[in-house]
Amino acid sequence: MADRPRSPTIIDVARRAGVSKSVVSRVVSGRGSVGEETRLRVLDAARELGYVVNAVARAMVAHRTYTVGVFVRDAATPFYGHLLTAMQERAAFHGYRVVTATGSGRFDVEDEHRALETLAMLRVEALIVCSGLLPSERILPFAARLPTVVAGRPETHPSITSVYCDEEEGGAALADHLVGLGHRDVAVITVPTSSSVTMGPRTAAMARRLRERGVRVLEIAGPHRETAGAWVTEVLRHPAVTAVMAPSDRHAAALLEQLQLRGVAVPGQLSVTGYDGIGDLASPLIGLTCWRQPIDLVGGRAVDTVVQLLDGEQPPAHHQALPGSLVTGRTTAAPARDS
Amino acid sequence: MADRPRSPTIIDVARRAGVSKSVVSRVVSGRGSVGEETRLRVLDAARELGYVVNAVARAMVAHRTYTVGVFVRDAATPFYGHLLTAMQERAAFHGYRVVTATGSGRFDVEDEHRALETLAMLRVEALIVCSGLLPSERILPFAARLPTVVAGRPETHPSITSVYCDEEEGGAALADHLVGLGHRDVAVITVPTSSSVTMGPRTAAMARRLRERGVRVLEIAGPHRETAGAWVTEVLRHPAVTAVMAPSDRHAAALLEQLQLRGVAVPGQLSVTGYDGIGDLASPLIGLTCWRQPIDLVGGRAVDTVVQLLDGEQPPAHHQALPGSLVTGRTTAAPARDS
DNA sequence: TTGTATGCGTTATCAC
DNA sequence: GTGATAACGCATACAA
Repeated sequence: MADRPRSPTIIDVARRAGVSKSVVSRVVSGRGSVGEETRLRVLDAARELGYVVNAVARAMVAHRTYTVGVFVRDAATPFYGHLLTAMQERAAFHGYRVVTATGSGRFDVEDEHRALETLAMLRVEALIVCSGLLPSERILPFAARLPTVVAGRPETHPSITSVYCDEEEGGAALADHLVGLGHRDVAVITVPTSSSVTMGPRTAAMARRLRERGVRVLEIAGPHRETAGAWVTEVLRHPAVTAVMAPSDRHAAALLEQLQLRGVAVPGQLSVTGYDGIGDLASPLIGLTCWRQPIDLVGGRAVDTVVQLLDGEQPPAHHQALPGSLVTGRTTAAPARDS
Repeated sequence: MADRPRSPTIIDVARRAGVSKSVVSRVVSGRGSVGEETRLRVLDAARELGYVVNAVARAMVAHRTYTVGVFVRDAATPFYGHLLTAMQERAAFHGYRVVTATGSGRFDVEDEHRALETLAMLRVEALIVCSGLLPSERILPFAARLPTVVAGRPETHPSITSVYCDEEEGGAALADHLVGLGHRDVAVITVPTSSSVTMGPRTAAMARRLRERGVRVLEIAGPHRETAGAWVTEVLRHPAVTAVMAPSDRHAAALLEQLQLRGVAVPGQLSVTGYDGIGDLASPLIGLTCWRQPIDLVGGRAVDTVVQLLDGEQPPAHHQALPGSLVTGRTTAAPARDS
């Protein structure tokens, strides 16, 4: 790094104001008492020098950083982007800063683990983990040393605290919706829990509920949205299928795109459901039928919980499952009679 | 805060390994030489104690934090969310961390200013500002003390460095596209530059170019997407209008939604253009005609530039305008003959 | 190769 | 109300 002038310290300010550094410290931190006259002189000196408190040095002695570390998988995903915003806002309310870390774009477990270590190095006071990828075992060692909350994914490990939206409930509700419309043959795009602890359980719940209600289920493995073309091919090979359930809104969008390409009418020939209800895909323009997660609530509650943990209080529950809601759009309808 | 056990320090590790703290310091920082045997003993002790380097204390003496402060207006917006991801990734490449700050959801200038001060307190080594709201004058005092780059918005103040996508070019290109299709009466949803330094100039450029090419322009003030209903009412009052240009993809989506509600065919009766080409709205599913900003490039280049500044190098240019591209979708077509 | 001593900017605890 | 001084955890120059 190029040499650059060091920022002024309280000592510089003290010299300029003709007082001791203790006085400056009291003035800028607002603790202790100082004469009104000297206070103004110090403030003037500070302003003239462009003094800004050094949070690093302050943290050094205070043993506090007033910082919560948030790990999000990818801020570019609407789900995590919204979560991040909700948390940042709520943390500010509690007087905490948020520092965010992400894996460096590779999305593997090692990478994400490193990101958590970075947060620990920065001496964040608590951790909020938002990633459907990282398994509980990798979170445990951090949770042992730092108040930790897992947000936005079902996490039932007994020694981890979590806030999420019940995936079983959502998957089942969407399945019920289709059954109620009269669908008897439904395809589900499934994701293994090993690649996503959110989409895995929710698609499993969809399939399970459908079967419970006597519906024939065609399971199609679809971890990646890029393979939507193949899903459609598979679905069309089974003419009895009248509806397709996607693991997320973005998966549903990819699906709709492919169906549009092949001239399959939605919901005329095929009904489609999504999951999340967040961001631009949730707009009435598309009218996607989906399960909406209360993301602002999840983010806010996660921060509240982590703050309670910091204050030594017991959170209301170890695992808080927040209620979502069904959004009925225009991509689902009763199946056509001839199918 | 509840009392909690303090994390182990190099001194704890040193005691356990039976060496001095300097040795531990050398081992964990990788600088200086230590005997292989002692090195392993130290590493063992560190692992047993769960030691993690304290970046705060390290920054204290090193006068470096290896941290770049990024201010983004709102991570929930796809544009900023993508920008954030691109920057984080590129910063990691250069060996820097990113700490993000946002206003606490209020979106006023004072709030954003406070967020920048927070970053300064944290002693970030450089600043990247991404907000269409904050005026140059509020950035200047920070830029004077810290290497600063403004990203994602046109910023031509001589003492600020910036990376952005040329708004004039994009607005003009979209206008040309419509003119080329034969439109002679076009509505432009305009935004004042005072409320957005990106959407302001770009909509102005649209209107200007249209007029230059002899098109009649209907300007409709539309800062907020929520008022899309009123835009449509206004447009429909002018039957000659055959196309509407929106200040962003999200504005265009709101517009399309309203048009759909009123049964206006797109592009049959009315052509619509957007701006950004980022995120879910850019998908072929919607097929929005828009100008695409090279957001990954902007984010990456912003970080590169800030790192060059940190290294004392001169950046390639004070203001780097990156080229965007026209995305031709299905929301624009030649105007119907009867209009 | 290893240990000792010093200082980074701040707050807290004392004296004054 | 004000000032001197001791930490905080680490890196580093220097001595051993």
